[in-house]
Amino acid sequence: MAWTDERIDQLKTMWEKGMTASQIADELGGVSRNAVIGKAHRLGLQSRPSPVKDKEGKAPAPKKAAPPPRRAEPAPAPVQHTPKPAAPAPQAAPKPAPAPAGTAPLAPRDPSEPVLRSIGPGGFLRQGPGDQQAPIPPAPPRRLVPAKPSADIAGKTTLLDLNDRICKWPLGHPGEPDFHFCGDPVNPGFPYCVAHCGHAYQAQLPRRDRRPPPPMPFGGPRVR
DNA sequence: CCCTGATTCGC
DNA sequence: GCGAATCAGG
Repeated sequence: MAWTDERIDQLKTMWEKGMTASQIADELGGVSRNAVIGKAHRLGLQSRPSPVKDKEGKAPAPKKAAPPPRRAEPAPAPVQHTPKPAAPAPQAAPKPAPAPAGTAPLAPRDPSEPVLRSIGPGGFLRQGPGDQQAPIPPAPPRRLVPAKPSADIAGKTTLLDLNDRICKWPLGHPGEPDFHFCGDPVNPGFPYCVAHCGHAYQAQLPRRDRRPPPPMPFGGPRVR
């Protein structure tokens, strides 16, 4: 079975809908679950909750050691028949002594220990598992006030002032503090005022009368 | 064992 | 580019 545009589309839709690869393969027919997964990845679809792969930043408690190469790899250096080293080191990190009987079963957290918690969208702290009350937002709410425009462009036509009735001819260069736009009333039907239309639109001359273009002002367009 | 998705790699 | 084989967690 070939991956026609139509079948690819079905795959995308079903995948994004949350169907499992098996279901999709079943629905499409003629392909295996693996084929569906392989295709999905090749299409760039990806990162659906996988049972085996979504761990990151969690307590690294590897049950098994580092994953060995699955395919035959160059064999490790031949092991000499040396005497086996001693048994692995004992306790790497001794646990703190258990709380003495009588203290609260739910031991309060050591304040000196930094608390790791995730940051939600917008920078808000997320509720931790043991938290009894909502964490305090990082910054107290304040009224948001528009930033004061730079004095350099006071009274000038900025990007935000542009509309279809004023001349959009740029004066200065983007990024410069006094960059602004002409702002005069437009020549009706054009984006510029009459004067700047004269710059923007030139009569088409007969080919033989064309002059080579004059050098650009200020040494030409800026290159960063 | 079943399921899942991820990954590798010969074709 | 394709997908079987394989891995690894639930």
